[in-house]
Amino acid sequence: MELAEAKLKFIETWGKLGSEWGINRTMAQVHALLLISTEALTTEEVMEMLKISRGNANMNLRDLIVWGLVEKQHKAGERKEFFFADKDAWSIARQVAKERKKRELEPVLKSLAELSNVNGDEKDPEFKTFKKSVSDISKLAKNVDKTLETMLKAEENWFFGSIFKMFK
Amino acid sequence: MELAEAKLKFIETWGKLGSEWGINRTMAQVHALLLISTEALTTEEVMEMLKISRGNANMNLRDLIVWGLVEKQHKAGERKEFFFADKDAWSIARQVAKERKKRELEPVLKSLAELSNVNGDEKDPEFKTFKKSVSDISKLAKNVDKTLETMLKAEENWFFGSIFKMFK
DNA sequence: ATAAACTTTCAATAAGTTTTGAAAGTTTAA
DNA sequence: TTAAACTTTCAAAACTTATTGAAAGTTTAT
Repeated sequence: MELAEAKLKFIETWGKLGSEWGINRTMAQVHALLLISTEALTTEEVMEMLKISRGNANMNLRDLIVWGLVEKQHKAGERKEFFFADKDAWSIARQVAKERKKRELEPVLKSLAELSNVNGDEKDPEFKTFKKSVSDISKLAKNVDKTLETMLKAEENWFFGSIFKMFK
Repeated sequence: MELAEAKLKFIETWGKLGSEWGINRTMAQVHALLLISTEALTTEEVMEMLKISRGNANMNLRDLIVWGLVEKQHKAGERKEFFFADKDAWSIARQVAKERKKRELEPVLKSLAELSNVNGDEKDPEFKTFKKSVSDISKLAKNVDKTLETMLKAEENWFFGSIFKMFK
């Protein structure tokens, strides 16, 4: 496969993965484009390469900055803004984990905590089933949260190592 | 909070989490409803409790069965089908991981493998950046895959344990 | 102060996804 | 075999989310 074709396919693959995981397809594609660009790109270049409108390009670039995956760059003597993606896979994984933990996991933990304060008759099987489900899911969610917390703190990428062997 | 209110809130929370992670909101709500039901429910009961149509209830119940999260049950002397959810949090997590690994991670690994066979000039910086991005992401994805593989094989729930402490 | 270069916003529209409900299909009991 | 009980299908409609593009806003150079 030639480079130009491979680039298109990479952008497509990354976009598809994003949309399957609840991330805007175009945002993932813009990210992919920047990931494989040696140079920082302008809004204009992103628009042209992905065939998207100015508004769309601008909005997704801003979102990528909020997610901590892309940075603005200024070039000497240039009026335009340039956008550049962090290329380190481990750092990308951490940023995404951090953002989704904050946006999604934490609110769920909060709800589950409230739900475990439910009042009811301990002898009622409906009540017992409810409490058990909520408590089991809470435990799992808390452990996911703690693991992510540890992952976020780790400077080193244990995932590139062989920690998974420990699970036998 | 009273049981009835808590149940509604649980269904809502689970549905929201599902939709944020690319899972049909209603499917997640049907799952939540069955998770907190002591008894297996009929299509009719699901329709009524979630205020959804027959077609919608039927389709989401079937999908939950495909995902391995819900089973059909037959009751002696009853003509209707009853649906019952596996209540074990660890088993739910494993089923979801298994299904998404198969549907999403594996196709991405396949694409990445193809992309690493790209032809080009080793001296071209564009080519080098591309190869490095693809190769780094491949490594990460393979490790995620291996870790999931191990998780799926594990009968025991290492997540309920304290494995996360190992990451320091 | 002006105007050109550039970025951001947002209402309208398009695209994508989910839901409905009635009709078709299937199973069971008599 | 019939018909009632139940399940499945699927085209149309409703709903949700993403995209466009022109107008408004901002910055910079002169």
